[in-house]
Amino acid sequence: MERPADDLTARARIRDAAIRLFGERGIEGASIRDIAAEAGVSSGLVRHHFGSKESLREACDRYAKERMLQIGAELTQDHDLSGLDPLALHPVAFPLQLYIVRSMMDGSETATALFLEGVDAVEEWTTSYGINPKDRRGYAAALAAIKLSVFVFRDQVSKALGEDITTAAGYNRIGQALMEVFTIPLLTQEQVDNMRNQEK
Amino acid sequence: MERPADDLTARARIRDAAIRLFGERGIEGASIRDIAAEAGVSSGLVRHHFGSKESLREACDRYAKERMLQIGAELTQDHDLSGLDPLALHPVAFPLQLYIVRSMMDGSETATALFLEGVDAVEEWTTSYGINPKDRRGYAAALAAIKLSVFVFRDQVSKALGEDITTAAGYNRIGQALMEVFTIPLLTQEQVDNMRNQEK
DNA sequence: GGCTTGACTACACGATCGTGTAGTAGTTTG
DNA sequence: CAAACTACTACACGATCGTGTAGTCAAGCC
Repeated sequence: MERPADDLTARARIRDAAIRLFGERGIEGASIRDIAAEAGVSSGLVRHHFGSKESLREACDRYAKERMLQIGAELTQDHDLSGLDPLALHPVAFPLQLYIVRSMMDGSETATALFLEGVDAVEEWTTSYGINPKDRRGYAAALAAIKLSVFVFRDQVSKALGEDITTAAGYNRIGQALMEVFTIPLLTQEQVDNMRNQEK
Repeated sequence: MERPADDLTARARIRDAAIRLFGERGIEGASIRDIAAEAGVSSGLVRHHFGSKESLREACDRYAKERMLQIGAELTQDHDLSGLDPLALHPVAFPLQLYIVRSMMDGSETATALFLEGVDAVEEWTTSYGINPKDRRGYAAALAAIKLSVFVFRDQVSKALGEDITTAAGYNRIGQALMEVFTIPLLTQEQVDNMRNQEK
């Protein structure tokens, strides 16, 4: 695929613009003409390079997935809590995360596959760290969804905090808060069991 | 506003269809013609009753908010853990939640206000339950986002579990799993502090 | 009876969308 | 040098969108 050295070409600019606009406005909300304007090219060139809007989306999916795995690999070298540290560093990852989340919601197979791989990773992580929930798969799926939640509701969270979480400062703040959720047990296992029986 | 007795009118059917389609496909993804067809009326009638698509959306916002608060009030009578029990019962609430989440993501003020009210509620709840995070506001915002995350990623979670979480059974399963996240501390406060220093 | 009013439909409008076609400029290749 | 190829633009197409207009039909009121 493209090497980083080629990353100033029109094709790369179009792809980056697509990831940014798709992520912000959703797939349907960003037109090819918008993307072309954002990239500073004609709309025909988008078609020339990517064929169709759907193909452009698939190309963005592949690129975003590749980059995220790349960034994830870098993080695991630095930290040992990578499975739980979704918000660590790398502001580069933010637009990628936004795009992937949007792509998931619009039913992309590649993005969904990335989610499933994340669930698998969390599942293995719980095993190796001696965490034994009653429903390990469900637990892993819930954690995977939680990891992405602040990206989805970035505007709402920013408004609640009075601080833009897309900036480095706000990014760290909500990241810390999310970590804190995992440090304070809010319920005992007994309470959960009671609730389960109650609902049945 | 409308009483439940009037709820079989064409106006109510349009509103329900709009909430369902908006929730599933997003605001831009559901056209007025689609909604009209789903409600079994002409597209002109949608305009007759609601004026414009934006007005229809606002009407849906108001109705969904009202209904959710209503359902929330009923839940607090039955349970005492309502602040943490987003998935309890009421399958009626599911399409409403989906709609509200979509409306939030598309920048609705009413839906965002509902989120902020939720953050306030969680914040008060932590205080009264003696939970004292370092960043109470951030903690509450993170919890509020988490509460909604499984709705956003319902398709992905369902695929990961091999079980449709829009059904009662899957609904309960992921709900229990989400509860378990709050019972098992994954990190110590010390670890979080170390991470914070490391990132600064 | 006539007359208003509200629910409802059919149809046409301009705008915007994704896509298709034709063509230009510059580089490469034989 | 000519042919071929690539990057790129301009423009036109059909479809679909939200919206506007005109009109039908039935119920209620004078």
